[in-house]
Amino acid sequence: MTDRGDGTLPGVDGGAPDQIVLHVDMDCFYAACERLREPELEGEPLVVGMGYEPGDDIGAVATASYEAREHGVESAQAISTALERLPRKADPDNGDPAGYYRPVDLDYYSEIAAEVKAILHDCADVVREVSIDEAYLDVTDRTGWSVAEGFARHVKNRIEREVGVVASVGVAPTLSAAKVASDRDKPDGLVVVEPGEVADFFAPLDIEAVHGVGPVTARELREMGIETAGDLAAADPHELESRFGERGRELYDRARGADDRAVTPTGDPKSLSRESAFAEAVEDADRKRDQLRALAEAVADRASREGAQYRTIGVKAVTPPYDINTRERSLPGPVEDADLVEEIALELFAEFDDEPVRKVGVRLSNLSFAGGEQARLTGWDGVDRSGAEDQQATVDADGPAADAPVDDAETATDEDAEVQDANGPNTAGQSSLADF
DNA sequence: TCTGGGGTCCTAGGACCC
DNA sequence: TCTGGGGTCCTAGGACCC
Repeated sequence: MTDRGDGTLPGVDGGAPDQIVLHVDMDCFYAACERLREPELEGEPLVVGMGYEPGDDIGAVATASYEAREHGVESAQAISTALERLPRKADPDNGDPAGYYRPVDLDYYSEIAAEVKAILHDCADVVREVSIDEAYLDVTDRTGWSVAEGFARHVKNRIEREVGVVASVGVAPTLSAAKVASDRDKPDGLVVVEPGEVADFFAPLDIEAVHGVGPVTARELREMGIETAGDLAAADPHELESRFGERGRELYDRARGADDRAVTPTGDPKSLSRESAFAEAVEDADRKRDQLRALAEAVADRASREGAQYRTIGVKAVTPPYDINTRERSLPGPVEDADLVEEIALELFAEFDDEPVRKVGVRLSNLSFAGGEQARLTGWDGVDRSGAEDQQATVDADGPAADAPVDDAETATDEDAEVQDANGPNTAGQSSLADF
């Protein structure tokens, strides 16, 4: 069975017929937000840390401003390392190389992001929000190649003028090229790659600049003598395929400019999770279980705020040195039951009760949403619908029965969508955009 | 890069079904 | 009664992304 997607189009540039894609990527977004409310931080080295509290030295760098990067501070670095390279300004003792440190405040950043996203939805027919600071826009019907740069500049300017943060924008006929283009001239970049130029645009780039090539794949590719995207485009696709599976084929296609994906609107999330790390590995069972309970409650709460039911509950235990273990269990049908989440999470975690653990997590997946899940394939009106639909009670609707006499020694209990839920569900308007 | 928190998608083996 | 082929679901892990 040859499904059309595979070998048939040889290295032809371009994606869907004459698509014009914008990729909008906010520069140092967390730092930019901090500067919005603390304008004195403008121009100063600024580090935003997660898992970080003011004054301490644990956690990791979420975002470093360009001024901070000059001192060797990098994303994902331990805060302790960052502090060695760039001491805190707050200490009067610290002289020249010194910077400001702030903890991540996602609620605030989400408010700013919502303002940006509103502009994006205003500028495009289809918007796919990829993360809090990044989105793809299909602007095919809003502009043309001869004026695409001006259109992109208009989007950029609106964001800067109306919100006060700076974005880098890439314009291209494919998603993969637009993504890379937005990255080429950061910060404050604007790069246009026209149809027919995609392969040439990719060719000189280091292999790791290609979206989807991480450290592991890059090392393997280099061992094969593939250093640049151009090398990748010239490689033997069958060898790539046998080495990397389907992904190998995909990377090969991307490097040649072949990417026929369309911009599809942001859909419902596939999973929700909460996790947290200990300062050092913990052996005490009670401490771990307490943490797990808190995470179970938090993630169940989030699910109910979002109107999500879940059929699979999972836990994560990171054991030294850094082994990631996951366990999960699926239920006969979707539920919304915080107590059950906690109960199952504790059961699944039991095998780690006596082991040292650095990090624990709880995850809900196999989600279903009250609004029905057809949305993405039906006509799309371009309006953000994320929070608006108030949840109506009945959820099952199209549930495929599933009531067959499941033995259910343990689970089951209440597998219907009972909507009692003590806490007011409220759905305060803002929660709608808080999650991308 | 000894490691934070939140996600996505793919792979592979086993169970189970026809 | 040890033997086909195909499909789906479940679980665990891995790579990658921001």
